[in-house]
Amino acid sequence: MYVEIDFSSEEAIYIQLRNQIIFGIATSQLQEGDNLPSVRELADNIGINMHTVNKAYTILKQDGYLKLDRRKGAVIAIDVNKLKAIEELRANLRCILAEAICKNVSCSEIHEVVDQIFNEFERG
Amino acid sequence: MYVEIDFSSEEAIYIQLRNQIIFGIATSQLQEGDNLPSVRELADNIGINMHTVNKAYTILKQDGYLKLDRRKGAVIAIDVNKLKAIEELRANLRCILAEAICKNVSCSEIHEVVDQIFNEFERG
DNA sequence: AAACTGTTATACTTTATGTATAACAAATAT
DNA sequence: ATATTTGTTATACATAAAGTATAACAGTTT
Repeated sequence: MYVEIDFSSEEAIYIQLRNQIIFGIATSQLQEGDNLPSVRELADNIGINMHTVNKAYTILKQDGYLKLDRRKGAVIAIDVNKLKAIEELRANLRCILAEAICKNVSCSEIHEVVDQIFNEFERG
Repeated sequence: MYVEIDFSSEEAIYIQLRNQIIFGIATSQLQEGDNLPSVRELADNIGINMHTVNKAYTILKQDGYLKLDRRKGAVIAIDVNKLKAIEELRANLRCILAEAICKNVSCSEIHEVVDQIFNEFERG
């Protein structure tokens, strides 16, 4: 899996990294049990500091996407808490849909975009 | 419309303020042509600095939710650019749906949440 | 023993956020 | 006319967040 960081972005590097790994999982490029590079290797690879990678990994661990093991390094391990996931989804969607509604985007148009994104992810 | 700021939140005050005004518009509590309090008045009201309110208003203006007039102050004025709105929606949804998909939330479950939120907004 | 894991600690720079005063220009109200 | 109120801009400061840079520790693997 390739990681691309936009250094001119306002989004923090560790957030970009976190999101790209989540994208990798959503598109099945990363699967349960897969190893990620070590914090030092990935930091070197991208050209950033080890602590920035470590921060991304730590957050991914807290959010239930990774397990960090001294033996195996960072391993994809999804902790599926569906109720919690749906409540987080709801909170995030509220903000985004509010903006869309202000701009007169209809409910069916939103559903359409949701389906399109879903298809993107399924194709990888 | 009431504004409630959570000072212990990690979310910047001007972002919280921006979002609450967008929520107000989405729920029709704020409508085209309505006046918002002046930057100084609202700042005093909430108990924050004038510049923080000004930053929120400036962003809302840039994003096409407000017009700022020396005569009338801050007035709700939606600049509906639907294509742009849908592309922004798509970009935002990608991140959020990726997380949901990782947690095995199904497409129909997402649609369900979308409908629920839509109904919330319509009822005000 | 050597090299590699995540992890933690410390120190520093840069940027973002929020506050505090102050002033300007245009519009409104008295 | 004068005073007040509007958004707007500028400057300065304090605090927090983000990122970098070394260094070290404790297990694991080779």
